[in-house]
Amino acid sequence: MTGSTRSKLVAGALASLVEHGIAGASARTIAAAAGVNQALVFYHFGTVDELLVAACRHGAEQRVATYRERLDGVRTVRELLDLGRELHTTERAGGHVAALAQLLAGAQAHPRLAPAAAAGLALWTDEIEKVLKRVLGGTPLGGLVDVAGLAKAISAAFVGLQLYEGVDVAGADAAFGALEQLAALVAAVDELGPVAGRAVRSHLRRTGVTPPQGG
Amino acid sequence: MTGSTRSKLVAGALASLVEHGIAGASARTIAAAAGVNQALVFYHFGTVDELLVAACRHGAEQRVATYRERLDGVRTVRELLDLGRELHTTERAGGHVAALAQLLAGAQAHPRLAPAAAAGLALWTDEIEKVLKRVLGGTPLGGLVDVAGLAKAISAAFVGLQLYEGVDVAGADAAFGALEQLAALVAAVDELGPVAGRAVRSHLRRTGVTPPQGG
DNA sequence: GTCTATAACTCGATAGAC
DNA sequence: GTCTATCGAGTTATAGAC
Repeated sequence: MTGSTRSKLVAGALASLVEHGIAGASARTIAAAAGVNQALVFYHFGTVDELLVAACRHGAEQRVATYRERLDGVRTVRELLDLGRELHTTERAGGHVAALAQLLAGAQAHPRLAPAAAAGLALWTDEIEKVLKRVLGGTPLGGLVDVAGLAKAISAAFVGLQLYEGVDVAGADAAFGALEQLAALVAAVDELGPVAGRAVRSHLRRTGVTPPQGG
Repeated sequence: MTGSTRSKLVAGALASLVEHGIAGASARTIAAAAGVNQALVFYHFGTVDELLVAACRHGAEQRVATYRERLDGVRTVRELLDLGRELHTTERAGGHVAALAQLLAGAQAHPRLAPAAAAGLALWTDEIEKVLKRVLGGTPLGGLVDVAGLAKAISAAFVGLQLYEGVDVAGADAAFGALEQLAALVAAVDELGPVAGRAVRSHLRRTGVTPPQGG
């Protein structure tokens, strides 16, 4: 554990969230993970919650920064799927999505954590939205689905899959595989061209689904 | 609060999970929510964890039973989407998905809760899988996507969206709306007929996605 | 089965020495 | 800025009266 005491505590908070969950992430377990004295939590951050908030923000910023270059390079849906699978595997090992999921769970009953959890999610959704806009922008799909909403749904699904994985690894893998098949399917339709796009759009009108522009 | 002490405690446990989260669901808060003495938690269930496990199982069984008749009546993707939206709204108010999400979060670091959380999720995924098999069985989509995996992904997404909603209601609504658009889109492609199905399948081969039968 | 009382422990947070 | 020591509250769980 290197760096200032503040950064040790932030790293320890993330580690403690992953290892003990939101219910077990106390000043003592965090300080133990950071290798510092327990009282320093309160000297540097005032309360445990404030430390968790700082850890959430720092963790999300660091992870998004790590992937920003890769995300900026994505040009096709297939590249996006590949990066998504890699991101899922890497972050699972690193425990960053797990920490965010724990903070999100804690925020449900603890309003002080909510803004930080929302901000941590927003960092991811904003980045995903940028990529989706670029990848889907010129295709029929971009006009048929609310891309900002889709980015939020993808983030939510990542969190849900992470929690699923904690109780059923094989099940979560199957779920992820099915989502990849589905995404590839949508991508395939997307690339069939304007004729298929018109047919789909016409069918959507008949079945009563409102495209994003229509309200 | 009616019924036996056991059932009061089970109901109190679910209420406490929703109100205080997994971190605040103690024997005392649960007993207070149930309106019974704290020591009865240990007399009837031995430990708090065992009570949470029983509550998770009972809650999931009760909710799935409530919806089974409705789910059995679903014949089209559109009906499924409508029921999904209604289910989401009703369960949000009832807090049942919220309780499952909290138990799932707790299970990440507490292996004793994991089997119960997995079983609670499995009750939902099994039911969703049955419906998906019936609705998608005769369509091209059924052959292109692993339906069992898709059912698990839908359950995971529900959990993720529930947690998202706790910190950003508008964002979660946008995410849910985008998923509905996407599902309607997939349904529309599904109903375009065998020509579109063949075109999509051929495109999927070229881009290297393996359909469920192929492995 | 239900209650009170309590043991043994952990929690957040603070005071004060250094 | 970091440490020890500690307070008061909350925690699981049990003993024993009823």
